[in-house]
Formats: sequence, C-alpha cells, structure tokens
Amino acid sequence: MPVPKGSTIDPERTRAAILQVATSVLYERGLDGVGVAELCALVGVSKETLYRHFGTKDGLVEAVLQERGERVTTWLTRAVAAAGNDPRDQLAAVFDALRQWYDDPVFRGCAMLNAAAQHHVEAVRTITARHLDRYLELLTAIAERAGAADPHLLGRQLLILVEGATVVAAHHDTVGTAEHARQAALALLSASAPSS
Amino acid sequence: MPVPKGSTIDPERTRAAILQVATSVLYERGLDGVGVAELCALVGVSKETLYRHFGTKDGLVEAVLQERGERVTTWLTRAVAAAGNDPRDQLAAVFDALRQWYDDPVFRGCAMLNAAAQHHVEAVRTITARHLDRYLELLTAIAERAGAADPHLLGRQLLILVEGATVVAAHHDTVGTAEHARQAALALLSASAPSS
DNA sequence: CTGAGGTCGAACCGATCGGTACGATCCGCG
DNA sequence: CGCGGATCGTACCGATCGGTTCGACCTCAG
Repeated sequence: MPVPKGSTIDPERTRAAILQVATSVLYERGLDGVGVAELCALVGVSKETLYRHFGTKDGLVEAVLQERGERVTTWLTRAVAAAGNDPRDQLAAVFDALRQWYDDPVFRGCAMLNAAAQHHVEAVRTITARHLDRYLELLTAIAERAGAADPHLLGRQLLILVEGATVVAAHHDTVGTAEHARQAALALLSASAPSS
Repeated sequence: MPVPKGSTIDPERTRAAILQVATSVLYERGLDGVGVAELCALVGVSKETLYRHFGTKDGLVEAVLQERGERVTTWLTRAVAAAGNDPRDQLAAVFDALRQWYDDPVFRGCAMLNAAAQHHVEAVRTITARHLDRYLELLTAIAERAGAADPHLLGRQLLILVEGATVVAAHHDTVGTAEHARQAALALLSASAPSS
C-alpha cells in the first residue's frame, strides 16, 4: 500500500523526516546500533524511499552529521551573540550552553567524534575535522575580541577545553563538568588578556 | 594439524599473544573493523583457542581494554615519578608523555573512549569510567602537591585538558596540541596555586 | 607409556545486515 | 482523465559475522 491515503507527496518533507529520526536514533544507539530496516520502520518509510534519497547508509550518515554540525554551530553562535559584547560573557555563554546540552538525558557526547570513532571512513573524518574548525573559529574570534596576547593559541586551548569537557561529561558521571571547564576557560582568558 | 611441531603448549603465552595482537588491531581498525576469524588468522591461532581463553568477542574486548588501561596508567605514573619533586615538572611531564603518544603514527585517540563510543555496553563504559578515575586521581594528586586552592577542582580541570587534547589531536590534524594543553595546564596551576 | 588437555583446521549454523527488485497504489500536474 | 513520479510492502540476495562442533594431532605431567 503506497502513499497512505491522506499524505501529500513531498520528497523534501520525506527526506527531512528521515533525517530527523535518523539523527536521534543513530546518535542514541550508535551508527551500527540500528539497521536500515528498523530505521525505515521508525520513520514510517520504505527502504526504497530511503535509498533513493540517500543512496547508501553511509550517505545517510554523512547527511545526518552534516546537518547536525550546521545546527550545532548555529546554536552556539547564537548563544554567543546573545551574550552581549563582553568577550568574557561570550565565553561564559558557550559553556552555559554546553551545560544545557550535557544535562540532556540523551546526551551521549559529540556526535561527530562518536561517528569518527566508529566509522573509519574518510568522509566522516572530514566532516568531523570541519566541525572542529568551526568551533576553533568561534573561540579564536572571542579570544581576539578579548585582546588575548596570542588569540590563535588561546583559541586552540579553549577548543581543547570544550571538547575535553564534552568527553568527560559523556563518559565520567560527574556533574558540574561544564562549570569546571567554564572556570578554567575564564582563568585562561584572564591570564592571556591584558586588562579586563 | 594441531600444535605445530616445535611449539610449546603454554596457555598463558597463547593468551598473551592473542591479547597483544588484538590490542593493536582492534585499536587501529575499530572494534567492529575486524572479525574474529581474521583476528585469529593474524595471531596464528584457531577460533576454538580464542574462544576458550576469552569466551566471547566482547570478553576479549574487555580484557584488551582492561590490560591497556593498566599499562597506560603505569606508563603515565612512571613519567610523573621520573619528573622529580616539583609538581609543575610533574604536570609538564604528563603532557610531554602525551605528545609522544600523539606523534605515534598509529595514534587514533583514546582506546577507551573510542570503544565506549562504539559498543554501548555497560561493561565497556565501566572500564572507561574507571580509567578516567585513575587519570583524575593522578592529576588531583599533583594539584594537591602544588598546594592548589581547590585541588579537587583543579584535578578535574586538568582531566578535561588531558582528554580534550587527546580528542583534538586525534581528530584535528593540528601539530602542537600537547604543547598548547601543557601551557594551559601550567597556567591553570599557576592561577590556582599560591606561590610558585 | 598413557591419559588429559591444549591446539589446529575446516566445516557448519543461524542470524543479521545492506542493498535490490517488483508489482501495486496513490498523489499532483497538465 | 491520464501520465509520471513518489511511495509502499514484501520478498529476496549475497555477504559477513559470531559462535559451535568435530576429528585429528601434539605436548606434557605422572
């Protein structure tokens, strides 16, 4: 029975639906933790449809990571923008946003890093690297606005803090990890920036 | 043909050989990147032998992670001990050791974290958490010896730096990550410890 | 010498999985 | 109305994989 009676035929909508379900399920259960068949059942879509939209399970995975990466970047960028003009506030806003994420019951660490750890595929590693690049850009910009002695260095150190906090929060059942990282980040900023 | 003519029958030796090969291959190719059959071929051992020693592929994985975790802890502890009595030197020694690791051509990030990202199994997560605990213990001890205002907090922040540096080094083709993290760690130590 | 146990090689099994094929059905546009 | 394309459900295929079994053979302790 094709195209259940009342549904509109809209390839974009179908693609988006697959993407949405796949994003959460692949994240929560792992890339190999769910098969294409089950995935299709969860979305309410046939395998043929999924394969026409994404060609391959790997293609689906790449699309999922790509889209998620963009969403996360947008999310963080907005959090920074909403924090006002003080670079210290902006930096604090990053870690406040991270804390929210860590507190999410389905938090399982960074999807990009998890994926890169599972599929040793070039495409996935590329997406992950680009994702880290965007993080680095955002953090370096904050370091520059703060007048850090070496914004490039400080940016990389902040990236290490962000990723480290994410990893520790995911695998070490400690609360307050985001707060610890935030304090460390502000301390580094203070040590690297001239005045306030 | 069982037990090729000249070989001594020594279960412990066999087990160790499997463990050694499995450690490197599972690390380099991922837990699901190599099957039991190929693994046995690489070791030069039959499946029956492997299964009698480890019962299950998961059992093998757990044994591998357990053993690797202990080796890494010992390795880092010795590096710290060899650095003398100055806590700053000890902390620097940690990141120098990490740099060595990162420069290894087969470096692929922390085996525990990778494994935890792949197998959503309780046993693996437990081993990983314990591993992070040992790290934390080591770093907190340094913070205490340095007279940090809040050694517990500083220890956790250092753990974030260590894990963050490992993640960034693994997934972001940047050189000098260990050095950046080392400088950040020393800066945090300076900010948290009273005198020098 | 003998028996117990470690090991081999190879065959085998059941399950799962990614991907394909097909006929049937229904939407949207002209 | 009619056609093209999107979708469905299902069956199917080939490959892989974890794990088991079996007969043969070898080593080593007593």
